[in-house]
Amino acid sequence: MKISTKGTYSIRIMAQIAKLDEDKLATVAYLSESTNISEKYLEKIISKLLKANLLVSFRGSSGGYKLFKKPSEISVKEILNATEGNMKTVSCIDEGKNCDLSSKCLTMNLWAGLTRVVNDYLEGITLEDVVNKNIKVKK
Amino acid sequence: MKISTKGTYSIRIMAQIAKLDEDKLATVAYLSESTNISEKYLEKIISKLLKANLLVSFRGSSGGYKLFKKPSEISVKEILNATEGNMKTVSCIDEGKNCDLSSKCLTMNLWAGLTRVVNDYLEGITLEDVVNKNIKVKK
DNA sequence: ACAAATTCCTACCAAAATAGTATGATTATT
DNA sequence: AATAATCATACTATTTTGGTAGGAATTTGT
Repeated sequence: MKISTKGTYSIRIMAQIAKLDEDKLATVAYLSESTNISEKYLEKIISKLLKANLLVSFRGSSGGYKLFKKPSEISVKEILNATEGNMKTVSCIDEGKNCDLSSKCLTMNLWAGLTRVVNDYLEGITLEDVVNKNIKVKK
Repeated sequence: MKISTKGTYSIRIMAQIAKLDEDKLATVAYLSESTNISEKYLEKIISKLLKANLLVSFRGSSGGYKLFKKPSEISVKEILNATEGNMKTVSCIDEGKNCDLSSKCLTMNLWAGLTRVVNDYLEGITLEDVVNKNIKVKK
């Protein structure tokens, strides 16, 4: 059960943009160099972040990207939802499509509970926390 | 970030065996019918459960499988570890192989924390809980 | 001794998801 | 008009996942 590189990249990209002054735009070239992700792959990830209204873009010369909201208002969960999909831990609990067997199913609550735990965690961490290295991991 | 079917199957299989009387052996044929997983695929999953000392096997006619420990002593985490791998949420925090950038890395603690949350949850649930439908999901 | 019922082993194959690249059109600035 | 940027579409390669096939090895029961 892994987060894909697209997911981890998306956090890195967002963090990199968040570190910039608010009035500066980040270009693909800049992001590619600073995050070590190829320009082309970056574009693809960024297009998802745009569609999810996490970034705003400005076209043309001297264009680029900036955050749509403040880092403190963007949760890690939102970012991952945009790039990884819905973050359900099994597909059979997607979108209320309870399978026919749900009454007999012994494992449904296990996966629902796991999904809950994951989403609660990711929802509680903001992009600001990431940039400020403000995440504690209990030992 | 999904649990693979191999992982979900492994829980189903273990639960099915746990429901049997302790002195009865479960055969592949029986498990295949009761869980609706093909015999061949079952064998493959079971071989992992055997290697992880979660099941014991008896060969030859009237052979089969039974649990190595009591359901109350088997955590869901153990089962998934056997079939899904180590349940780290990103590969770069595997086995202490901290990447070179770990001092600068903004996201390491995010993933370490997520991994922690997932593993704590799975460790706290036993096969007995699954069989008894004893898992509550808070609303 | 032999047939039957079972697990075990190795290799193979197919499909899906993931990761990444290529080309070029469009837009805005200078 | 040149330049610097995003945007759109399509393609390809790699890895992971899911699943199958065939037969060897082992034990039981007759």
